[in-house]
Amino acid sequence: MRLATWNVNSIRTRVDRVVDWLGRADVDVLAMQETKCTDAQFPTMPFAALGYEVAHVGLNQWNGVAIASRVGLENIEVGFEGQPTWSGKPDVEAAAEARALGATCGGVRVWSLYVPNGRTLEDPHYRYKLEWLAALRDTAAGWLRDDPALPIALVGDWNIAPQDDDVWDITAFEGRTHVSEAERAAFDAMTEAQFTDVVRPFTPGPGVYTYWDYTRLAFQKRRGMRIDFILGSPALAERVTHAEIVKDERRPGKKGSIAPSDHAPVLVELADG
DNA sequence: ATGACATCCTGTGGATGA
Repeated sequence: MRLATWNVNSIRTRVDRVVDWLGRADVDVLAMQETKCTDAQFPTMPFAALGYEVAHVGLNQWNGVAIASRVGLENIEVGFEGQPTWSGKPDVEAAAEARALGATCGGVRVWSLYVPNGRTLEDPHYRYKLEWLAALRDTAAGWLRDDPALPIALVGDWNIAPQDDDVWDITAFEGRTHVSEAERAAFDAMTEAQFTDVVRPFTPGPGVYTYWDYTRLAFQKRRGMRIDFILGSPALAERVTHAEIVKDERRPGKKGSIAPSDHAPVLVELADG
């Protein structure tokens, strides 16, 4: 099975590009983040035409996560147990955002995750990010307690660069989110809970990234960040035969073609379970 | 660089991203 994750930065803008890649890359399951649309707005038809079922949760123009699968899509779960809530405004009641979606595809429990950005170290959103990661760790650890042999893939945009080599220049990130000790500890806690990065062994750094800022010619200058990850439970990790970051999909296209997302897809191949 | 770029909205500038 070929399983991928991709922060698409608006599915309505990029759907043709995404489904084109699905076909070319022979992907069985694709987790998407930042679809930036409601469920009603999600363009399911192009996926269906290629034989993919789609599950999506999107409440408004922000966030939004989806899973497209051509190997089954069962037990769809919107949000994880204990997922922290958020409200951007004092007069709006806090609610769970569209940042987590689970489904079982071809026997693998897949979670499409869009971890909160954090904004700045002083922002309430940063506290929310850390709480979100802690809750995810606790809940995911529970899944493995219930069934240690379950193949689980926690995939998506983690908005954390776990190592200094995961950003183009660590000195440019001093005092900023994505590289703080607390965020890295939260990411490492996933590993301690037995969910390991199954892509890094196939794509060692330095200079290996999954995201490049749209501004300042970041891609051309090789100024990126490794922030999109596929974490696997032990039963998932032992089946990984190949992994890659599909940097080609971040490359600026020809004139007239659909512009790339600022993230590249991350892909793993799994042996039959 | 309160910047640049890109995406969204019952838009025409603000929120969000990292």
